[in-house]
Amino acid sequence: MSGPKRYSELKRTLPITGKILTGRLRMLEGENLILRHMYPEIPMRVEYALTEKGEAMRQMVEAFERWFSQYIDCHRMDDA
Amino acid sequence: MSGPKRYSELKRTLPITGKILTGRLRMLEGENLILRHMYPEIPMRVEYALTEKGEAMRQMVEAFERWFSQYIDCHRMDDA
DNA sequence: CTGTATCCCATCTGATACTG
DNA sequence: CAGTATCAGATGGGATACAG
Repeated sequence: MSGPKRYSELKRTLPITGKILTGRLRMLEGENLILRHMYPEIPMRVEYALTEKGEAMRQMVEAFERWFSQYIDCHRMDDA
Repeated sequence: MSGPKRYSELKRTLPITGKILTGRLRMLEGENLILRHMYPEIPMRVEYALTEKGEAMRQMVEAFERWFSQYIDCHRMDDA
């Protein structure tokens, strides 16, 4: 939600393998939540950006973040 | 989110089997999102109600419902 | 009524190697 | 860099039968 992201940046940031990441990106693309932009440079560059439909999820995400920060203690994820 | 629910009511309402429903209820209970109340009547009655932590998810759910009704056409779920 | 136990198949996921 | 191919293990889910 903080702007377009490159494949490699997502891969570095997220705790999933390349195969899973690619699968998720394809799903999100299929649901029209993100758009894939390929730049035929060398080396190749691919960026993923939210569509309007994806951007519209921001309110949901923010509501989740409020709930999360209030009820989930990151230093003690084991407790409920 | 519309009040306590009996096991049988959830089972009738939701498109999942009893095994899965029980599993989900146990997970939610483990995360302290719902509370299980058993009434030792005959026949037995069990109700599940949201905790405060669960109730606090209401804003998230409402944000989701707004997003959903705006971007997802239930009569054409196949399109993205 | 509210579950549990068992069997079985589909899907998800990770690790690894490879490609344009 | 941005993936794809392949294999194997883990997990999810349904159907059915049974139990307190």
